[in-house]
Amino acid sequence: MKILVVDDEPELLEQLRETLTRQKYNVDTAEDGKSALDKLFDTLYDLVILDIMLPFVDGLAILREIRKANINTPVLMLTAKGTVEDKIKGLDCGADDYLAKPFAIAELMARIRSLLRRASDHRDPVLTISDVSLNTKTRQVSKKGMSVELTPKEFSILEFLLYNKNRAVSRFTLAEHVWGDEFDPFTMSNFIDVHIKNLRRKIDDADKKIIRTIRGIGFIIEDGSS
Amino acid sequence: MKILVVDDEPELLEQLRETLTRQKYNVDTAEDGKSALDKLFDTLYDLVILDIMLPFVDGLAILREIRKANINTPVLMLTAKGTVEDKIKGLDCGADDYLAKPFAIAELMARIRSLLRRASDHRDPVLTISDVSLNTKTRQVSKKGMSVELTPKEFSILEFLLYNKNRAVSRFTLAEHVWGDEFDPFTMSNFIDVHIKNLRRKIDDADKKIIRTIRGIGFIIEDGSS
DNA sequence: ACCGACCTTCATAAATTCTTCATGAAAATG
DNA sequence: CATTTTCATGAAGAATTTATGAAGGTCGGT
Repeated sequence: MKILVVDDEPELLEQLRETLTRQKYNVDTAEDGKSALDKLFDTLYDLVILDIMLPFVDGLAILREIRKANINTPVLMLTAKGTVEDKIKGLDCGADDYLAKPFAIAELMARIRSLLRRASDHRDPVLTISDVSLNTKTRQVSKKGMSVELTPKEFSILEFLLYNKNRAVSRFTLAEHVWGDEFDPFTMSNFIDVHIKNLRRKIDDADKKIIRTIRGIGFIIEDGSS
Repeated sequence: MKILVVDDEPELLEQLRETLTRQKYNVDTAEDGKSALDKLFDTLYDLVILDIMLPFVDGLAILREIRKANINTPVLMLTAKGTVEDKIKGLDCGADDYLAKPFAIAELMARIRSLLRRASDHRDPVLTISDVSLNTKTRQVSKKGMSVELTPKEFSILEFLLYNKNRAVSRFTLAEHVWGDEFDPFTMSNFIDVHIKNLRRKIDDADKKIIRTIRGIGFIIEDGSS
């Protein structure tokens, strides 16, 4: 689950990043409206936490902008005070929830879970390809009915590839989603390939590859036809 | 057993929390309608104690809201006076019992027990995994037929893991359910691991682990297959 | 006030996972 | 076919996460 946090207070931002990361969310942050918009247009997030008070481009403007662009990611607004006006404006512009500052972190977390659940409630938690299945809720992976143990990174990679079944996924996109902000796009390292190798050892057959390499691009998981 | 108490009088709230906690219930509290609804949508409670008089969103509105959302948790209404009108309204909206303020704590406790009994009558009170069984009613735990003494926290942890058999439970979720409101999401402490260790010492075999660690996530209790 | 059971914190050990690196194989290039 | 680029892989050290023993703190009961 990928979350973008937009706020201009560095301490709060850091605090949120830490808490969210500890709960295994992939966290990106932005301190101003411009970079927030950049990231929102560039990446598919599952949730955005958006402060209404921002320098230059304020939260409402961002909200309007992304809704206009048909980005329907759930948005949780942070309002400086619990002014009714702000709340109404926010919900009018397409926010899904709001929370007045200052707030208890526990409450924010509850809201986040609630929003994410609402969004993913209708989704099947089980992703499948050939004889391999992955349950996003229980974090169980099995091959031919036998349970397979994946490490956290392996799990995230497989989940993302399955989520994009029949679509080629570049190493860069993969890294962005699995590693989030802490991914250094300039690294020459091949750690992704190493993880793919380890994943393959665990879920690939000898004869038929489940994860196929697309030379020059990245990887893909395809089912039968196509 | 997890109970949510919703009331806007802090003293009463504190008193109830204390009494209920002493009776080994896990207690959450809310002082207003909004946070009550948040918690109800976010967590599965076994019982809700709901004051009818609340600021902003009143008790009846909450009741209607959660029933509409198909949350069938038993609700015990607290009415300011024993007005027949309130009582009828409450029961109409789907309350399971009501009690007029002021009331004797002992009576409230009796009603709670009765409601919980009624609700769990159809449920098997005994949770089992391999040679370990836990009786949610009598709070007794046994291994290979021999009684095992667990501390309250250990009991709650095991109970929650058994309720979520075959599902990975994150440390965070576990903490939220066992510790409820008083859990600080910022703590770096590893007290959960310590409790898990102590639990394992009491119920694990040398050869086969009952509580399995899921690295990067938390813990899981699985039965044979899966 | 003391005791004992329980809970939490802390320091450190152990285990697992992640990343880097070196190298060889495979595919494209021309 | 020689050269370049890209991918696959094993192994090692770094980093992270979990396990554990012990100490200190809290709370109710005597």
